[in-house]
Amino acid sequence: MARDLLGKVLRHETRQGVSSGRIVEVEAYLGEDDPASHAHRGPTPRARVMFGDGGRAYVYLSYGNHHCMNVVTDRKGVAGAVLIRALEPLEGIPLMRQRRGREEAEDLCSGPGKLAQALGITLAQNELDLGDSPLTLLEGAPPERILTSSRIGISRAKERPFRFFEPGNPHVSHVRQIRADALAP
DNA sequence: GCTAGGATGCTCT
DNA sequence: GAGCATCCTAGCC
Repeated sequence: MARDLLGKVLRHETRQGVSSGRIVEVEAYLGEDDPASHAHRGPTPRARVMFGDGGRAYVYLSYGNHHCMNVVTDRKGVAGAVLIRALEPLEGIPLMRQRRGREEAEDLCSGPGKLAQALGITLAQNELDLGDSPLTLLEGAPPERILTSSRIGISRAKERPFRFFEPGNPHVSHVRQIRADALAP
């Protein structure tokens, strides 16, 4: 499902306006058997949404400063979510610049905390139904190629190849690490 | 160009 | 009370 999300469009309607972007980088987080997943300790209050219906948003606060947004997967009785790590900005770029306090297009949505800020996603959007709410997922142009790497910024289960991205897209985060992964055997 | 380190607050033990 | 699924800046080369 993480691969299938690449190319789709995440769109948020707020009072300030509409902003959207095409998904170019994701990471998969499994359930109780994935020590890097917030779901691995079971359905705690925070992780509860990952044990419910698929197609909803799981938003959490990271390092006290940044929000990160996931799409909950729909595997019967099994927790899981896909972290949206980077977008290619489409609609509402001036609004994104305003929210981010940055001008460069590559600095608007090239990381999970950045894109949440650019689209105005906060804990208020946690558990929203992505098919029927101001925060939606739409069809988009799928990537021609997909590369895989290990996940970024985690301390456990580092070796699992659960990160997927569109190679060459300038909005993908951690470009330096991508090169290193691409060279690895 | 790259690296190190601080900000910051929720979550779970 | 420890541990983060991060971002930004300053400082150095």
